[in-house]
Amino acid sequence: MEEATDKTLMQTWLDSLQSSGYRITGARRAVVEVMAGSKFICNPMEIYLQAVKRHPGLGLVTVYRTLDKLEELELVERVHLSKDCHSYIAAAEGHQHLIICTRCNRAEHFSGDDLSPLMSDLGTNRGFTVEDHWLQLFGICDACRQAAAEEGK
Amino acid sequence: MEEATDKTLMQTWLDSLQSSGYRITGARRAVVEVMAGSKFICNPMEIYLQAVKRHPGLGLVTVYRTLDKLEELELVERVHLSKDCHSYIAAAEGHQHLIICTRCNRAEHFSGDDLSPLMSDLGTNRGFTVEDHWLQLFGICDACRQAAAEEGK
DNA sequence: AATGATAATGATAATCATTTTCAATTATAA
DNA sequence: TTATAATTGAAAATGATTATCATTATCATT
Repeated sequence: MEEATDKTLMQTWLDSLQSSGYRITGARRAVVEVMAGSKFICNPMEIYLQAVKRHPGLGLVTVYRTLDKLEELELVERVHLSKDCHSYIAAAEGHQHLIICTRCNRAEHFSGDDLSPLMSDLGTNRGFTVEDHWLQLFGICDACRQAAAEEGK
Repeated sequence: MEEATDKTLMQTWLDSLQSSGYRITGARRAVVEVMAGSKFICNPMEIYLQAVKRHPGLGLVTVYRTLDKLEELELVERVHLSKDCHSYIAAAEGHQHLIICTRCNRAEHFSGDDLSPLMSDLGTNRGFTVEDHWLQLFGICDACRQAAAEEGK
């Protein structure tokens, strides 16, 4: 579940926080490092458990507060699952969709810009003026499929 | 926000509850009547406020419990919005998608069976085996568009 | 219609994730 | 280095949901 940290993305996020008037603190660094480096969706407690290793003394409350700011700056986005609706992932540029592995929670963005006309049509047929659409795919990622195949042998 | 009750659907739900071994009570009747008759997504408190008119003395707790059973029987389904993830709507037959009016919360189902191959492709391109997809459209319904046009005059 | 086993109810208390409060600490500009 | 204002973490508060439990109501059986 550990990921190599993407230094560049992390620095981008810190710059974004700073240029919005927020201060850079150890606590925020730790949360940013976890979120910018993760390919997996994670909830506040999971983020806290990762981040507190990097910044001992970190409080769960600060994780919530930092997530609020990162969400406000559109650096992270909330992910909705059928049960848990309080997980987060690094946001994508512009309007993208998510595909989520139901085994390991890995998530990847993909753009479906070509879907917009189709979505408009689907709405128009029902008398709706479509303003937005929300699409998520669920499945098994490569790594999990291979792991399952190994076990099956 | 009030709707004429669809007697037939309501009876279907009551039959379904009964044939699953659940008893038919006044409290359940009231919740079923509200949910089976509503074209709008609604959360437990909204359901309670409607249902308590039909069954005075109804407790909010019973609304939660009844919703659990209706969800278990796939008669209602949970609706996820960006903020509120605890609203419900009468379920559709089979795999369908929702289009939701962002003004009045009216929701309609539509089938997008023809979308499945597209979804699979989108996933395969990223090394995922797609098992399921979620699609929701957001927009303005006919009624709200006309109401807005009236006001604009 | 009456009975009785037991499912269901509603009031209350408990739980748990999230928010708020607040005094102490820390980042940043001057 | 200093001033100041944002940030922090601990603790308390909040609010939605769930569990408990004595009472009530349903419904198959009589």
